[in-house]
Amino acid sequence: MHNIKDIKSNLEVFIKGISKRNFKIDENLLLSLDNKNRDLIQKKEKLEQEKKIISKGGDKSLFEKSKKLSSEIEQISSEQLKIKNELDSFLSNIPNLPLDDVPEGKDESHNSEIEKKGKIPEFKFKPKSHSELGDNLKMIDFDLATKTSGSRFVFLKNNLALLERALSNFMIDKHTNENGYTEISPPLIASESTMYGTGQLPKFIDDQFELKLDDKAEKKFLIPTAEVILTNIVRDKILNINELPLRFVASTPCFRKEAGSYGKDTKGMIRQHQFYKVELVSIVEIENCKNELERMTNCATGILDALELPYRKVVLCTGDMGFSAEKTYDIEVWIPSENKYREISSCSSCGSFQARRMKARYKNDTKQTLFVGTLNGSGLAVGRTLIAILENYQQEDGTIKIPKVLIPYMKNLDKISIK
RNA sequence: GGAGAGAUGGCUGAGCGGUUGAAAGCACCGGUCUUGAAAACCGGCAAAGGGGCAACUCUUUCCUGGGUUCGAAUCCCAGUCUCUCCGCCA
Repeated sequence: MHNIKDIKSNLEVFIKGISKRNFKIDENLLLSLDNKNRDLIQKKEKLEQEKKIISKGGDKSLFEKSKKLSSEIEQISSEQLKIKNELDSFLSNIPNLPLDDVPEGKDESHNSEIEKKGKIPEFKFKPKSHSELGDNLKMIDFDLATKTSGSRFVFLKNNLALLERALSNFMIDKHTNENGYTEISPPLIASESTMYGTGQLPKFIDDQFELKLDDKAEKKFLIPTAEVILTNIVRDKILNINELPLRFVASTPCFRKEAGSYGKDTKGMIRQHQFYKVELVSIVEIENCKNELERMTNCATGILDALELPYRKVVLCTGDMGFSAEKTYDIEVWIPSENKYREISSCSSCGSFQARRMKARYKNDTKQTLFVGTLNGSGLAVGRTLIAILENYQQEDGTIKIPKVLIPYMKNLDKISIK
């Protein structure tokens, strides 16, 4: 969420910035809401002061007047609150401003590739898709998932279930041992205010699985990504500067409705309602966001390097970035059956955008209270990594070679084959 | 599920109708002392919002939302969360 003061102090730059994201605001409405708000605050405070003086003075003859003041204050307050809410909902629906070095563009076609790594495998045969491979191995079962749960779910069985678990473990070990992240096993259900903090709400409620509890209780949601929970660890906190940076990693299932993507990626397990993802979250001093984003992205690509999977790194253009992001790198892994790269990780710096929503702050050297910077990235999406391994490591006989680094995590198997 | 207890600043914790934005301790920061450090002593130390070029000043905030009162951290109601005991159960 943006700060109205910052917006006003440089309105033109702000409007230009968000217009890069194809976002327009009614600036007159915004300014008039702000004016009304401040006007009402001043009126209210004047009356409050008057009232305070009376009640401290103890002059009984003025008590009647004080009563009158109370009702006036109440009236102005409720009016002010209404305006304030309007203002807040206006502001909380505006996306983050892109950093200057983010390429401008409308959609994903304007993203720009900045690095390509790894050798694309050459097959002497026509490479099969992961679903075909898994089906042949009898280790992927979509029909069964349809029966038990519906579309966009999957059963992994046997050594592919093991592979999924191995991947999670391998990634977490690497991030904790080599990259300085602290492992977290978080709740998979988030409260409404938590979802608001990272920007999933109010705008993207349709993408979330909402849980039906008691009618009275606060709404709860299945997390769409561990980012939500991990980032909210610092909500409503004022951290000491020497506690930063904080780096968290968690492997969790993620739940997404994928509303609006009907008919897209319906085959295979590219796009599921539920999938495992190893998530990285960093909480840093605000001026360190840029460096941390590079660092985090390298942690993510480090996994692909270790797994010897070919990938490319892309910087998202202004039109393709997520709501809360100021800059995003996507990492795309090579998918042989589709003959193209597919997203396997997305690393974003959110600057202080989420921190303002969450009231996550720190005191710097000069005792100033500042909003922290938050970053999140997948390190990596486990389901898609599994797909990439199946397809890139497939052999002509339908077996799957296991990447060297994973063998210890796979009961020392060096390939997956029908028993 | 049954019975109790509680929620106060970065933390611990006092206050239970007015001079309390809130004692005290710890932590933290500055100073004195010291060759240096520690100890001791002195001083400082909440956040958000409004007004002001600024010095500064005003308002709000003691879990949340209502209520009583001229006045609420303190009383009443509802909710959320935490803890203890009993029951049940991965």
